[in-house]
Amino acid sequence: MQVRWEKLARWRREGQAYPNGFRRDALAGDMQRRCADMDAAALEQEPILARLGGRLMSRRIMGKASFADLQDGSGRLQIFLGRENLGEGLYGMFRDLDLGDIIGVEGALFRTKAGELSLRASSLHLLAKALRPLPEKWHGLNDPETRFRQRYVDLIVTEQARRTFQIRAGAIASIRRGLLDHGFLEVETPMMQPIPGGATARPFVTHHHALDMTLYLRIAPELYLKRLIVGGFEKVFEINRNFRNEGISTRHNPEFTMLEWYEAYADYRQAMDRTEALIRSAALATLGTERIRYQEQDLDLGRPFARMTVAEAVRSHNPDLRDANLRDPLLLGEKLRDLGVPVRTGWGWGKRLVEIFEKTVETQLQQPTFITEYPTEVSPLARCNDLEPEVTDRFELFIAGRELANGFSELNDPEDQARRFQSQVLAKEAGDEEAMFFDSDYIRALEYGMPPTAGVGLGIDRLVMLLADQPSIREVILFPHLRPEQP
RNA sequence: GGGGGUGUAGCUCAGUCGGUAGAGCAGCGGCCUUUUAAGCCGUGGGUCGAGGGUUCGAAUCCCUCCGCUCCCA
Repeated sequence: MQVRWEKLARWRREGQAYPNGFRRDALAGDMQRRCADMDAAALEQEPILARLGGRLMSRRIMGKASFADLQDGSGRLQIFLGRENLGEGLYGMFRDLDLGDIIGVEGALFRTKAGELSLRASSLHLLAKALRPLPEKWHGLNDPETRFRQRYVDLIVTEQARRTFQIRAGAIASIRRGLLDHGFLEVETPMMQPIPGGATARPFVTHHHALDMTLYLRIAPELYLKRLIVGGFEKVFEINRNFRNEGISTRHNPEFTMLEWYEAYADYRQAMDRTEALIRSAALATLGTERIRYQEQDLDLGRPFARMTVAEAVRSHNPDLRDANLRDPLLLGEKLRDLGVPVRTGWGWGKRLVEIFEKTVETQLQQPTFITEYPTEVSPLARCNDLEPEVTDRFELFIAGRELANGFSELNDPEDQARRFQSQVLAKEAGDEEAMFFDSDYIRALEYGMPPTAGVGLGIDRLVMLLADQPSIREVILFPHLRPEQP
């Protein structure tokens, strides 16, 4: 590194060390594509000139001539540098470059004896010095901490990382297009909320000085989006960050990206159909196929997703409960004890059943599966089933053993909603830090009348994990949360 | 919070039974005009995560702490 600083100092003495005059007129990846079918003779007959800018990634120096690999945002191209073409001065300058330097080259394309498309450099410019060495050219960067902390280095050397974030952008674009095409309006609602609502989770707390008030980073946009439904925007969606002050794991980051959409005059069944369609087209748009491979497992997003109720799922994965009464709190409590899950006071049959589901079924759901009929007890914002008010018209979608989406027919009865908030407040007073607050303005909004509506929340990061075949959420977030670096 | 793994050169990693700290890549010097993980010769580079202990002697054994990581709660 010392040597690189000395080289930079020399560049500064000799003139412009960070020139800004070089303009490129081609990209490496474009050239590869354009010349894919041209052999050596074709390139000689019809010379293609190109000016490329990019990073010097590797070099093979053979005395009076050298090969180098240039990487830009589109891909890589091999460069041939001969003393004959460049002259003594520029060739000497090339030999003085370091891996990682940002350079500009111009020349004509040709094919080498080995058939590789290459650019015969006729001139060369150093555009920016790399003062720090790149990681090892073959093994790349392996230490996960460094990869996340210095994502810029990871992106330089890890092809898979670049690909992952391209898939991410493609999936989001596909979903946005899909919703816009169906007449949805994209909106932005508050990230800082006086009452954090829309989910059961522990919020981050902050303080607004001028107003001298406590504000919470949102855990979900749900209640604001439904206020917009009341307002007459009948199809809305938002793709943005949620914040939850909870543990960090391969599936959880304190801030994560959530898609939520709401559609008036629809119910949870149509919401399931739309969920399925959006995921399918995101896979097609990014991977070109509906049959994907996730962590050694084949998943088929093309077939209609399976649908079963919570109770059905629990029965089929727990033979001992096949004929049991799944609304008997005592029986469910015994099962939980067998599973080693401590039963907290206040848990009714619904909460107990969902705990059993999470413990025994969730990770088993590899192929896409909608689970429906969530107990009302654990669904404080969902509409009760008309025939069976103990359960709600709600679903969650599981793929590869992970929850990907959650949706329901919205509860639009203000009296019922007020009662549900009330029982959440009781749970909070009993010590449940994740329980909801009572949001009286939201009740007021419902009192103006909200049409029957279906809504869905879909975890974007988890969808990207699936599409990009990544085992950890930190692989799909550019700058995942880390402890501050030690001095 | 509990358990496992791990921390050695810029990067990727070896390091045996406790006995002078190693390789490859990257760097530096030299040779080399069709290489593509180029090759060959030479060469510099270390707070072995930190602190303590055992020992004639510790990267290695013991203790404490810290970081990272995976699994579980």
